[in-house]
Amino acid sequence: MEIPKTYDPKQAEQEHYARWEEQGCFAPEINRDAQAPVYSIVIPPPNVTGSLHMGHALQHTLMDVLTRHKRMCGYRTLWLPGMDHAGISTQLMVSRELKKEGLTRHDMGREKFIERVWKWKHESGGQILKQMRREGASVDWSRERFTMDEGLSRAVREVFVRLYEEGLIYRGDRIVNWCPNDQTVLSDLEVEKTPQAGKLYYLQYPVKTADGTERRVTVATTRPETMLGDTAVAVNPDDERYRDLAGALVQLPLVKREIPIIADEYVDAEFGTGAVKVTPAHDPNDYEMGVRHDLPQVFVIDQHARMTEDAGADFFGLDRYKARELVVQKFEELGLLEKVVDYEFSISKCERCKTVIEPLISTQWFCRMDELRDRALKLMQDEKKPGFTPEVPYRKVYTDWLENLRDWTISRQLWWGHQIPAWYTDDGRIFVARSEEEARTAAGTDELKQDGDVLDTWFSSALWPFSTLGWPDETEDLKTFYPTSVLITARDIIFLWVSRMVMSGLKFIGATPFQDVFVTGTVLDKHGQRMSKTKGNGIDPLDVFDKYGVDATRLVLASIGSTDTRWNDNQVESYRNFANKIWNAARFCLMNSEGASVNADAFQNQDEMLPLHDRWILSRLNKTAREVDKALAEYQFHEAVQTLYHFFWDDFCDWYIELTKADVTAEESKPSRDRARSRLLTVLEQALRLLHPFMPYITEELWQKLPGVDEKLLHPAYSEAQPTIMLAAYPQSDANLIAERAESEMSAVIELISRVRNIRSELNVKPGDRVRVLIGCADEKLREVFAANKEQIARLARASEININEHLDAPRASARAVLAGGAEVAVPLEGLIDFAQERERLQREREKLQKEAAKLEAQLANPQFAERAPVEKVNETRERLADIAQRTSALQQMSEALR
RNA sequence: AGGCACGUAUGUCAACGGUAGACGGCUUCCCUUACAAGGAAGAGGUUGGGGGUUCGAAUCCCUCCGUGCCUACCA
Repeated sequence: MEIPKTYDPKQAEQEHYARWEEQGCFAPEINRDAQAPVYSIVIPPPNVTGSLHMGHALQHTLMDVLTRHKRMCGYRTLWLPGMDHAGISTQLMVSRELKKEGLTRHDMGREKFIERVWKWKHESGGQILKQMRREGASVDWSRERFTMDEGLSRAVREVFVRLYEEGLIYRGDRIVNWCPNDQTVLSDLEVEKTPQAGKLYYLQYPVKTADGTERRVTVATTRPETMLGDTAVAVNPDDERYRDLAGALVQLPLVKREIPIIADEYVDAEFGTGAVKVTPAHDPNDYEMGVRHDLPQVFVIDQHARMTEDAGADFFGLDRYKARELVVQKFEELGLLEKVVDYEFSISKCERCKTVIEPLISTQWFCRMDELRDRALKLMQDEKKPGFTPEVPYRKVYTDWLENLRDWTISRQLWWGHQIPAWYTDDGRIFVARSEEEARTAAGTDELKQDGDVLDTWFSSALWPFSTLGWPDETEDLKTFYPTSVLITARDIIFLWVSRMVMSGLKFIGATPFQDVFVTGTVLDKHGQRMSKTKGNGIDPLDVFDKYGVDATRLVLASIGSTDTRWNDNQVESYRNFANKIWNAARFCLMNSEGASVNADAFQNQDEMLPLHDRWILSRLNKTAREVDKALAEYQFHEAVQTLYHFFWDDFCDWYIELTKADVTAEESKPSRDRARSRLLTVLEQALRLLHPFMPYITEELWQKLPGVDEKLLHPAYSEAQPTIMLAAYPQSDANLIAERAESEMSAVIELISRVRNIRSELNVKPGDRVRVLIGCADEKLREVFAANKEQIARLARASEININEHLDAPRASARAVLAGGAEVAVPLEGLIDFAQERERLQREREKLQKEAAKLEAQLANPQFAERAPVEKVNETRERLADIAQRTSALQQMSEALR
């Protein structure tokens, strides 16, 4: 079999995915075990407008690792893909296209515009789904969903109607965040605050005093133009300076209106002048104050952020910023502008288009959150669900936010989205219904007009874990896969999405939508900056795939897990090298596979005991399986990757292959050779399975090449499927094969070889030169171990002969070393030894040991250590000290032998 | 303004109260017949500073310095 020397990821990434998909490997139906446990994940639906970025790649990798792992463990596994209709983004995207054609959506009309959006979606939406295939994501495409699908839309209407009927959804006038550019309301979560250098204007309002004396009250504001809509001036009730003014009136300049001075706790006496202008129609806090004091609302700014007629003839039609200049100018002319100071404050902008938000009062639909919130909080309190990883800080972040939750503005003045299922009669009655027909019946008339607004995109996202499974119908899928096992997501949507899914899941299904929530870290650029389109510092996962391969990239992403990490190509390179190592290890096994095959019995049917290296690798393999299982159960992806990396590279490649090489590469076909070959192949095959969830492509590519792989290796749940590693049984740790004794014996052999190599390297012995190795060892068992592995030790240490005795008996001109446990080793090197130098080398080693011994002695000398530390710890310390003492004295003797 | 994290080898990160490690980089030697994307050996850390709790602290507490993030907003 001819296999190239270097692994070419592109070639392996070409065919397997399509084959897996065709054979239905991703769908839960592939599992024929009716009793199989269930594992399910719904993808956080990416925006239909989006394309793949590192954050997605990170999430998808983690979801795929978990899904593939559970699938190989025999679970009925579903990872459900899909997309979000992304109301504002998508509407903006299509509007921009129209603009190029000189059109606006209003020119087209609602129906035509929506048709156009669907057309755009079919033609160029969902790039990200194609890219996901490249990632190797094992999602069930047969269950792909879109939030605007008919089924999901039905769920949205159902939820809306039920919440409305219970009085949790209501329509009302409130102050909201208005985007003058997108012409829609936004929730608090869709608004971003950015710091801004601005000005604070001090305006004077004349007070109408009883005795006619002149007095002014100064208010400070960042938005002078809103003064045209002032309906009060507020002061703190405890503020001595204004005590006598409570209840007085002020004459609002520029506007012929008298407004009261009111007292309200909200006002901070320390800030500015301690007096605040109150504009209930254009500021959220003022709005609240207005409600408390029953103040009139004067609307002076309209939906396009221009001044209204009520702002007065001088201002009518002016842009808000123009109006600001003019107000300031007029105050100055009137001598009422006290001062203007530089002032830095935060300004609210539309998350999408970055336009400055205008708080406006308008009629919107709202959802009361108290009841929904309380259920979610109770679930967390009683059952600690969902379980967050990392628990700190996310559990607290989640509960704190829920505790301070306010009503949710759910309507949006957009066309693209779920139109609100509310119909109006000409005389102003409202009918909320699941369909227009239902509304007509209820209204007793056909003359109905549907509410023109759509729902916040997150309204449908909140239903995702059950709407995708067929709710409100009681489908088989819903029964089987809800609640899902885990949600993997980025931290910025814990509020927008995670909490809302929990609330709606509890309300409508009566169970948490997911058992666990894993919150990923953020992939930063090399300067620690967030990757973003505007900064242009993003790294395209597809470029990384092209350069280093998907599997290597997945290992890096899995290692990132929940930590914020600066992206570094070096890491990918290192895992690319690992992939190449796997490739070449397999290549070696295959080049020496004649007469052998992967065979579950390769290590069995032996009358005599297995050789040490075989018992050792089985032990290592089973420990690795155990540790990987544990790490994945705890979402410690990094841990799992490290464990696999070191098992494969250190244990399997560096030692097992080398230890078996002589047997495996024997020219002549004989049972011992073929047995060794089969064992090697069998261990490799198990290792590939362990690696598969992390590195799906290379493992499949190699697995298919191994002799003896067939349907027998598949997990019983998939016995009827075509052989593929992704349906092979994930190796389960067998406690009987974990052999601590074999591991410690092997450690001694490895240490011996390493010490000899160390001596060779430090004394510049040529790699080709053979040396004699003399061993002195008082421990009979250990002598037997060395003796049994003599040939391998000789080969790996490049020794011409190995002499093992109870006591070390070496020529004076030898380099020496002491092993853990007290065995001594000497390498006679006549002519190469500088005695003084050699003594120094031993001396250095002794100093190192003594330093450590001093620490341990101090510890033991402390009576409280023996008293309070656990017994095992104390014993362990004693043993370590004894070992060091033994080695130190051996080194001492060695030094003396050199005199 | 409050809240929460983080600071470990030159870089990116582990270590979760019990001997501070990995990968990359660096130095020396080797193209040894799976792999130079490799092999062997090595250098490099008073865990940001200071204090405390503990038999024992990178880990827990306090404080200072530095860096991020989140929430709320002060007109």
